[in-house]
Amino acid sequence: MTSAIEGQARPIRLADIAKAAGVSHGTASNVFSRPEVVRQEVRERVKAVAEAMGYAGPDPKGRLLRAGKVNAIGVGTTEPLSYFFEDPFARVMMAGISEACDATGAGIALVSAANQEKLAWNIQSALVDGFILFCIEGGSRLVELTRERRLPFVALELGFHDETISAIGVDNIAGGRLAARHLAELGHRRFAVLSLTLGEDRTGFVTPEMVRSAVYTGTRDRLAGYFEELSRFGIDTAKIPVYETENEEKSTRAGLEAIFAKGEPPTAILTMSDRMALIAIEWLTGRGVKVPQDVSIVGFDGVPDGALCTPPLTTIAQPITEIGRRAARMILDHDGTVRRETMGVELIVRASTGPVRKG
Amino acid sequence: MTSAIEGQARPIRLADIAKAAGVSHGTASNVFSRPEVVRQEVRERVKAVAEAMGYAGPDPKGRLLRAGKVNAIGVGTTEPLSYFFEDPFARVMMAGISEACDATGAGIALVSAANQEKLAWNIQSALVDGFILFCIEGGSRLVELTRERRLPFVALELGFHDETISAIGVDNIAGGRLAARHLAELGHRRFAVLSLTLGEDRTGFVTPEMVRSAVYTGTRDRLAGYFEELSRFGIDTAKIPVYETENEEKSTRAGLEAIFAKGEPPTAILTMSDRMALIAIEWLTGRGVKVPQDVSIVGFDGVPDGALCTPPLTTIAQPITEIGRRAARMILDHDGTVRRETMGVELIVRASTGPVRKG
DNA sequence: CATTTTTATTGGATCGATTCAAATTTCCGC
DNA sequence: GCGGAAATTTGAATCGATCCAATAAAAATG
Repeated sequence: MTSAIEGQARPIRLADIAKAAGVSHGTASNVFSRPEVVRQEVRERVKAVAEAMGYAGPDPKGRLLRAGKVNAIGVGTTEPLSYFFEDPFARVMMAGISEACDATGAGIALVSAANQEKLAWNIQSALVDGFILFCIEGGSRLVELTRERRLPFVALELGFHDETISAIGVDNIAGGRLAARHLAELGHRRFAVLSLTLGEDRTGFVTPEMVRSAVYTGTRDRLAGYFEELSRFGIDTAKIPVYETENEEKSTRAGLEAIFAKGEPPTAILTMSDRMALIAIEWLTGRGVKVPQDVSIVGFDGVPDGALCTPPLTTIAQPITEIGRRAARMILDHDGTVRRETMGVELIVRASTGPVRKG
Repeated sequence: MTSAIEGQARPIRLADIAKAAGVSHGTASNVFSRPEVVRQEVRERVKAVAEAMGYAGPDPKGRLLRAGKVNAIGVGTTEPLSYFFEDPFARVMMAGISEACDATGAGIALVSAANQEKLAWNIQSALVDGFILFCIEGGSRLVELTRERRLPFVALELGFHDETISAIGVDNIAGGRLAARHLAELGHRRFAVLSLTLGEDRTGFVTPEMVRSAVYTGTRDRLAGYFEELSRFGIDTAKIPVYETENEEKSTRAGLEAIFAKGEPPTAILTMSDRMALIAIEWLTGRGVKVPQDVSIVGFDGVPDGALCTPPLTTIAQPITEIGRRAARMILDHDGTVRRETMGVELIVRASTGPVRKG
């Protein structure tokens, strides 16, 4: 058997099989990809030769180039890869994307990189038919890099003034209003806001001008929603402390400390993510502050974890899975048009909010 | 500008740029992939032309074919894609894999399919340099399909007698023994086992012969570990009901019902996954049976959820993240050898086990 | 200024398949 | 046994890049 020796040397190509079986490459190719057009006798002979020579089947690398389509969608983020498996929001979103991909048989390629150079390279060399972008912080760079690939892509956030890119997001103003109204109706009058960032690389208390010139319009809109609704209840929104923070533990805690270091503590906190809300609950509980008896907290997102924590979280739920499904379908049935979809949100009342304490 | 019109018509290739800039395609290629060998003046001219024509950069599809390497590893399973984002065990494993991939800049492609035909196709056409296989049920088919691709791959389970395939798994016998000894030392004498399947497509009570002829050696070894240790305590293992079930809610519940329908109920249940253990706790609690006062439960896996549930789960922890890291590295630094690694496990005592109730 | 050395550029070969119009073979009916 | 339709097979072209030996141009050397 020479096959073993040759097999070691160099992978066998379709052309090798064709030659060995005495047929043209065209026929050899057909044996694998369109067997019905090949005469049975020939088909079996070629297959036997392939088997004997240890042929691994048509190499997708070659097929791909010819076909043009990869049949996979890339999901990009500037977070490390593990983000997709650890972050609750990302996981629910990915489940939605998975569903759409499963239905059409498309694959998923995860694209990410901590440092900027690798990110660029990873986006440039990803073998995909389109991208879905998780735009958290640093999103605009991700968008720019992806735009250069000239493949269809969808941003999972409407927080971009740029109307030329496809995006799916939620009605942030409505969400903000729902949250604020809920608390106001429970009698709360002293608020604080734990906000997501308004632009790149800054945390700390926010001034009204900063809000007006916000780069991330998603954050700005939620704030707008909060303020609009609270004004209706006669609350002076200018006095509400708004602390902008990253969506992680350290800076969220810093925000809480800053807020509670100020004069009169709030009886209700509006947070812009469930993650922050959960961190806040833990922080407060750890200091003996009771949620919701002393302080009510509303989250934003509606991740499953919110239902399981103690106390279960009142939150503004996004249709995360549905957003994922739609994003994937936008790429899979891409028709060249720019689409911007706004999804509705829903107030889910659980136990992290309650009536303001009398007296 | 004709570029807009042409851009619509057909994607621009490197060759188009070369012609337009009046250089050879070799030089044009160098401008993008090895800019340092091209004279600055030429480089800038070519780049300007590329920009003007709306060139998206070298297409990875073409590059790939030449380079041979994809720089991505495929992770395969017979579960739907959402498994990767929803199952706690898979998620921790993926975090480990992600870590290794992040470190080398490799990408991750998720490969799965509910039905067998699509699975075959997805594996055959996945653009990856190697595979990591989640071998739960139906694993052997997955392994066979992957073997045909003749790419390096690692099975995440040693539960295959086949010594010719690389695999990473845990010391199942030791794990079984740790779990059993812990319970026996707490005074338990009446046991039941919720087992993973011993072969394909069967659930229900298991006889000793079935254990001996088990296809899935992982399951068999855990059982062996249980029995070995319990025998040392003078327990008649032949009388212990062993119910084999899928690792999901419905059949696990069926197992519990069958076990508690039998004569004397157990005071301790050995389960082969945390998932099952969690389901068991919920099932028991729902029927007013207290864990661990009435029944003690030990899991297997050591997923994070186990620490968060009520009561927190006593379990045999696998080094899941480390297994993931190693598996990824096996593919990334593949040297053609078959590797089989066995990792140690650890007993983590939490609150789902307690001393047997007196009387 | 001729000659060697260094630096840039060229263009053909290659990666591994698929496609399709044209050529060939087989099959039928008469 | 022949003409024409139907079924197979062929082989060149293509997909979009990279690589590399050969060549040309520029710079350094004597």
